[in-house]
Amino acid sequence: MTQTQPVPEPRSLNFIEEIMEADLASGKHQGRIGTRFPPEPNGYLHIGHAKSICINFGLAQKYGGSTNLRFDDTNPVKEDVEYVDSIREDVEWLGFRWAEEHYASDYFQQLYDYAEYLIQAGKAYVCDLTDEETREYRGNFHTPGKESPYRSRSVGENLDLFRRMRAGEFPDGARVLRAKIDVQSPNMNLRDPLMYRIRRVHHHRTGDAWPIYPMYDYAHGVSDAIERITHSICTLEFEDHRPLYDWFLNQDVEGRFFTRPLPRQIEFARLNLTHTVMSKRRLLLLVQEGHVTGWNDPRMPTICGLRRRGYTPESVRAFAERVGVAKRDMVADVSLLEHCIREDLEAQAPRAMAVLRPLKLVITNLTEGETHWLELPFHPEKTEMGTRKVPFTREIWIDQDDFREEAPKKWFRLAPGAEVRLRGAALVRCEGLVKDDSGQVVELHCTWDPGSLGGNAPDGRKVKGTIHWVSASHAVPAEVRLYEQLFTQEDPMDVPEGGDWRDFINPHSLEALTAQLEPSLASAKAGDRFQFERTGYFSVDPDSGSAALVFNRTVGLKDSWAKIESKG
RNA sequence: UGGGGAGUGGUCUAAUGGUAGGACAACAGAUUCUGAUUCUGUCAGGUGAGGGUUCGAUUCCUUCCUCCCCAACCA
Repeated sequence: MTQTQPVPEPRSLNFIEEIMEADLASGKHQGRIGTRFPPEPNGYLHIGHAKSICINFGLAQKYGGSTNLRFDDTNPVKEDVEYVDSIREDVEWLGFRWAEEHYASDYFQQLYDYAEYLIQAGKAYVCDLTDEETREYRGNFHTPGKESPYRSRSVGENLDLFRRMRAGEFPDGARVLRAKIDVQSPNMNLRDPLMYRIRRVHHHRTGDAWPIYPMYDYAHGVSDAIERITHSICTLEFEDHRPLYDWFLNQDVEGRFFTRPLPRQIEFARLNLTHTVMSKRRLLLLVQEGHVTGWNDPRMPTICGLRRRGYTPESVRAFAERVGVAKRDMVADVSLLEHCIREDLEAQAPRAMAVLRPLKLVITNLTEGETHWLELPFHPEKTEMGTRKVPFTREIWIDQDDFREEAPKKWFRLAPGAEVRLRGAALVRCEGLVKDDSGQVVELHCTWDPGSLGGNAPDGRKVKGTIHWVSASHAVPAEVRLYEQLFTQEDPMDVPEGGDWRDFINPHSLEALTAQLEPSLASAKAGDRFQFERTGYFSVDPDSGSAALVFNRTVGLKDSWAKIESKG
């Protein structure tokens, strides 16, 4: 027999890989690839950043290069150390290690020196216009800008003024340093952009050493060049900043500041996800207005939220890989993310039984006090994962969802007169039920077939349904949090006139239940992941104490019965 | 109305002048001690529209249309 070898079709290259491979082939950077992930420490990372992280680190890894983590901390009024720790943690959790950790603030002196150089070259000037005046002079899409009256200051005066700005002689906002490019440019970014502003605020790294702070467009490219980044990957909205990125670096005509070849900025489409919002501002509003419990609420698309929800780093990386890299605006379907975590957990997660909405079931012909200890596998296919002991007794809990007093058609589960298998245990038939005063079914009376202990009938008869259960006397109560999409609408930003995106917040995005768990789960630790058979994947919330276990539902199992039923 | 980008099934993404392919979703069936998983099959786009070049166009040219980004001393 000849084995047909599955030919692994190599994935075609995305446009960034094509650029990198071309550069590698031409020897542009002596065959070196250097990228960086440049978060501003002013918020928590979300899954959109995860995509960027995977691209930057993943590509460098693929081509034997390295990636730096660089905090873009040029605006101390918005930034805080609180965020740098969480950012580090999130990148590491995703499974990436940076070659070097830097801060744009590490380069403040070099940035300053280069700025003086630009002034001396007549490429930058100190401008005294107020911010409103500056805006006015800049013009708009329809009208070209006007030159600032300060544009023609002498080099000597500019240098003197800039040094005094640096010395802290002027109040906040009194003057700025501007690049002298072209106030009439159709590209607004080139209309003499600001390089420095005066801000006498404490910086989380440099303290009070600097009363002036560089702007992003100036600092970013220079930082890249200093670190000898080869490919500076960012999102689409920076596309028309690229001429400016190049301009700043190209002014080093004598090559005194930067090693050539200079880094190249490449833009890709940021990730959007259905049923959620992604902007820092809106995420912050969700937190501030109490729609969620915090940045790491399991419903948030933040990395810490996904982590707490029970997502694995592998699944997030797989997702980033599958959504691809391109330049068209895109909105990925959450179902793809869910597919990725199910795929990972299906293979990894040990199985256990947990009854989410308990309904008492009494096996009338099973002797009270009689306990059958069953040994059930942690994984149906992976025997190497071992087994756990599960007690089977007269009184058990089953899920309310698994009983119907009046069985609809195609109902495989329990109903009066129906026989089902208790997973891993035995066959039981429903012989009677007990209702409370309101008519609610509160207890089921069943008989079991003792010959079916272990799960199969001695006469080989088949039952269509298998349900999960937990011995009542051994059950461990726990809080279980069921999550749904945070927004009911695919695109929460698609609001009708007079509406608000918050109108689409799903009122049922969190449902907390007291569940009954099989005893093997009692020793579960924060972060442990399980498949609760027939219901979904769950992980232990860090809120869990030894006294009270808390589980988060990461994602439900696919539910084809729900589909059948919803179709009638 | 200036400038910069982008248009391929419901959603992502390939095909770089030669049969429009894959993933997710959806649908149908088989297997199953999880209505899960797995497996099989189906579905659906003639590539935003028109024109042109070509034996042949998603790919080249052209006109048009639609969508996104830019007028912070934010990044």
